[in-house]
Amino acid sequence: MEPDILELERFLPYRLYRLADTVSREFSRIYKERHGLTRPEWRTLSGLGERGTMTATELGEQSAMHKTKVSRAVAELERRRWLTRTPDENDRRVEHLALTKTGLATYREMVPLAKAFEGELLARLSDEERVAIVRGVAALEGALERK
Amino acid sequence: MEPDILELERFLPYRLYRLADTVSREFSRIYKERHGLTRPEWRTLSGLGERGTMTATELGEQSAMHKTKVSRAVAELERRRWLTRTPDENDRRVEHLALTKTGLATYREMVPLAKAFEGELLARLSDEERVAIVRGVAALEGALERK
DNA sequence: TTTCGATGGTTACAAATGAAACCAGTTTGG
DNA sequence: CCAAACTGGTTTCATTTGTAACCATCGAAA
Repeated sequence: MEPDILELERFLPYRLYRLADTVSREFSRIYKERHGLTRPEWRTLSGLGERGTMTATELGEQSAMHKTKVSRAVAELERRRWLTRTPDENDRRVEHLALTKTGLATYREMVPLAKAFEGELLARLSDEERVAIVRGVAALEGALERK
Repeated sequence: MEPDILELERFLPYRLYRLADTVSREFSRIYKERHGLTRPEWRTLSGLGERGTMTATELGEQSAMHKTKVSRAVAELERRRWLTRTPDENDRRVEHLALTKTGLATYREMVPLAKAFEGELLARLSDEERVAIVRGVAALEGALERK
């Protein structure tokens, strides 16, 4: 364990990134192959499916996306007629976004697939390992938030 | 807990990605601000600093990068004269990469910063939480490998 | 009210990325 | 020996991304 050497394999930021990248890449096949969605588009669909109605800003907060990603994802889903925008009564800068029937149908089709994916991933771990990853992730999330 | 709803906040692929993204973004400030490096460039520097000499293919495996990323990162570090290529004796397709004195000096400068970053992140967790994240990440890595 | 700083959201531009084609050079099988 | 398949690595092209500038609109303060 040389002090002046960094072992990438043990370096947490690297391991986290590689892990997330691998998982996300595999999962993305589900929405990419089936519907040609990008990740921001999937998150938009997912966020609106879950919450019903949100503004672009709220969507960005809920799904950790930069406003430009949100803007472009929303534009594309609108083009597909999977969502609609309704202008806010009081503030004309704001639009309320909601899924259309078609968008909602797609969302409903994806949810079980997403859950199955997560389930199969976790199924490969032991009970203690499952507890560990969930606990550890939550702890890091907390640490970063209150930073 | 509606069965036909996916809660993004609890969905492991999303949480992992967001976590890795946040951590990686913060860490990247260290090498971006100091030396204007991209992530692939940083990983190349780090990989060669750790191992001494590698081919581009080995580097890609060690640091989980697509070959095009490796190619471009190597080209840039070579341009800065932080690494050199030595043609292989037996196989003329292969080049052995190694850091120059300057490259190595930069690497040595970065190592303590990287370790400090990781240390400060982990320091915000309790002992059990630290164990949990390390254990959980290792478990998921294993699960994905043997898939 | 007018002005000025924030805020919601879009757009323009440059840089980073991924897929696939590509160019050696190398190995294998006939 | 030679063609075909393969491998290490680079390049091209289209897509995605991030930053910053931008265009409304809004709210607060003068």
